[in-house]
Amino acid sequence: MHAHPRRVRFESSDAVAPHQFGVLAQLNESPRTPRELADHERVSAPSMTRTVNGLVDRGLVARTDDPTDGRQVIVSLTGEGRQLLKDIRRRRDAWMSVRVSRLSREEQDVLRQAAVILARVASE
Amino acid sequence: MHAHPRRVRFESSDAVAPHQFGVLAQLNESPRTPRELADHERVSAPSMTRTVNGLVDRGLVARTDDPTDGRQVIVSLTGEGRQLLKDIRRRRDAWMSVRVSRLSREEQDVLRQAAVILARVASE
DNA sequence: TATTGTTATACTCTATAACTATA
DNA sequence: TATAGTTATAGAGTATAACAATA
Repeated sequence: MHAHPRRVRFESSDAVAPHQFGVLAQLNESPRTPRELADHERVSAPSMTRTVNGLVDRGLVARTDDPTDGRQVIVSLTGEGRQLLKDIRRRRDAWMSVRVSRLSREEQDVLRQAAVILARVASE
Repeated sequence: MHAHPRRVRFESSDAVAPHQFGVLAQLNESPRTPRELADHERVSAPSMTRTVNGLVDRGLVARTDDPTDGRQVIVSLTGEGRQLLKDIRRRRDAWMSVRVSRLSREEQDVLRQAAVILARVASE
């Protein structure tokens, strides 16, 4: 509480479970209500309450009251949560980059084209 | 217990969880010990005990004693388990076939090539 | 002693039902 | 009444530790 705030992040575990990562990624787009988070992740409201609680306890997200509707709360990323998401993505990208970089240019093109096709199929 | 045995299968739920499907698929290759199943699925031995119990309860697999090593047991598919696995795969293939069949010949080629590349990357 | 498998126990994520507060 | 969120409770998956039986 008195010195190197970055040490805290680097010393703590960066691990987040898949369902937590999904919430962080959503909140990186914009703040959301628990209802919106639950619908997007296709889990029940109580499950999302639990997930959000865990992220709040870790200081990665924060709850604030909706100023216009007293029933709702707004969940948003903290600076720490945003930084953690960024770190995780950087690490994942690095992991994949190494493997893709070993492929030939033609192979990389095939993967790029396949990604486009699969994205279209998945959205049907 | 007196007539249409197939009715039983068609009336019962075909749903199997992913970790159960993995075990059925392994056993379709050949019978295995719980130890082998656990190692392959990368779960602990007690978890595999539980999974096998569930499959035994549903009549999809059976335990038999190893004749040469009294410590080991052998888990194998029942006829019902083999048939269920076959049905699930047929349904999955049908689902994917419909989507792939809507693609052009070129797009299908791209996916085939990508699958080969990704399989190689994944096995590195 | 080492190995195989199970039982005991606990933690996490999931769900549905019931409850509170607000619209 | 309907909606948003939480709490209560239970089910299914995971794990580690401890145990029994056998090699």
